[in-house]
Amino acid sequence: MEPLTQAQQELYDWLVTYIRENRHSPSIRQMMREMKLKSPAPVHSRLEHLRKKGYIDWNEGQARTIRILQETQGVPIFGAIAAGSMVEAFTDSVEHFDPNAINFKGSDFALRVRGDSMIEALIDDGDIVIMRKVQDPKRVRNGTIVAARVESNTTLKYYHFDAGKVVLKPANPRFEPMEYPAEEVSNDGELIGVWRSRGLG
Amino acid sequence: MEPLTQAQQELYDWLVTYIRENRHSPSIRQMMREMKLKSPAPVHSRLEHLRKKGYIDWNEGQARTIRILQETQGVPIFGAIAAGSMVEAFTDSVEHFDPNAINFKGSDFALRVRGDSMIEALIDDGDIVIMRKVQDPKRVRNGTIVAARVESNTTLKYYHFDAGKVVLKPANPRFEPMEYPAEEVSNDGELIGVWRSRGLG
DNA sequence: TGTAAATTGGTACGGTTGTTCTTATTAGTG
DNA sequence: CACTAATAAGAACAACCGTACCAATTTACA
Repeated sequence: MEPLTQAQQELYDWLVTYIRENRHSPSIRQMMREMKLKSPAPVHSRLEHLRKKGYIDWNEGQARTIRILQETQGVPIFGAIAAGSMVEAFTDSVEHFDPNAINFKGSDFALRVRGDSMIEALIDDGDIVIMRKVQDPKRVRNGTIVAARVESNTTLKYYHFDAGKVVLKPANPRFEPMEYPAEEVSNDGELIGVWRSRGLG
Repeated sequence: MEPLTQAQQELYDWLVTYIRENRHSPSIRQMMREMKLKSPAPVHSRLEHLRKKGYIDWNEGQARTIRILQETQGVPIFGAIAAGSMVEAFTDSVEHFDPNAINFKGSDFALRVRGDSMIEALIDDGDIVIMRKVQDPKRVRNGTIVAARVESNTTLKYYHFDAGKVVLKPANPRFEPMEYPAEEVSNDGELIGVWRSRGLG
């Protein structure tokens, strides 16, 4: 993707945010005020450049029809990063992490985690876990992380089933596994994703 | 939700589809043609009813700013879940985890993690870390997780700065902290989010 | 340092667009 | 059937808005 000048980048960034927040494009004079310009011409000029470089498009002559192209409204993945030793570098070719393209089903749901009993499964207090509803509780494999309900209390644990008994196992040595007759435990969902945010909404 | 008349429903259905496909609202005269009407007035009337009943809203006087309300993108958050002991249950009231609404800046980027040197920071091999470009490297606080570059090799580590030296500290006892003169290290970004997917795209 | 590209301000034109008003017709409801 | 709400057509207004043109200035870059 062709790089942007500072002025173009400034407009583009604001545009992406505005459209995401307002669900419609601003008008050129709105952008003019926002960029602290005194004429619509420079905005139009920036927009032409953004279009020529493939960042946006709009319906000629129609008000507020700017679209952000790059259908991935997500975040570019620059490559792999070493968390072991220093071996890998940024690459140019760009994969994309697109939060919007994640294949959530309509019945998926999320829970905010309280407590640290799953800390060794790398799930922290405050994380949001994405759960998928379990169709057939009998087909949940042992070792899966599930939202298990016992008497209307729900908890996030490793799931183990054996001989009519269900063991709910925390990932923290400070907590003990708990064992129940299978009929007392219902699986509300199994874990399909974890989102942790630091300094974001 | 208050029911719609046939004419209102017809317009609403078309509107939802159009906005989803075109990423912007149509103009009233567009809707007029589509509804095979010969005046903008009846469209305006239908829109007023749709707004009164809570289906849509728009910015008065501004072109093409109609928003579809009550469409829930993303995944509902049913409440908090205990990862400690079993205390909290599902709630009815629904917060929303909307991956699309996360406030990414245009300059944010992502990296796929290789290796487990950050395992104790709950960042696993294969995770995707979302990074935000560092404006002023001097204002990065010690203890922040950063993507640090040393001689075109990039690595994910805790950042510590003291007396002209930068210490890059892994979160894994099997690895040793590394120390460099500050001028040899550049901060490509600091961590703002982590996404881990299990059995998803 | 010199040249092209980008940015900016100013102004203006004309189509687009939301809105309003009036009047007439149709649909919904008891 | 009677009455109200909704729908429709037509016309018109004023603000909104994309676009174009010109000249001046700044920035990018070789």
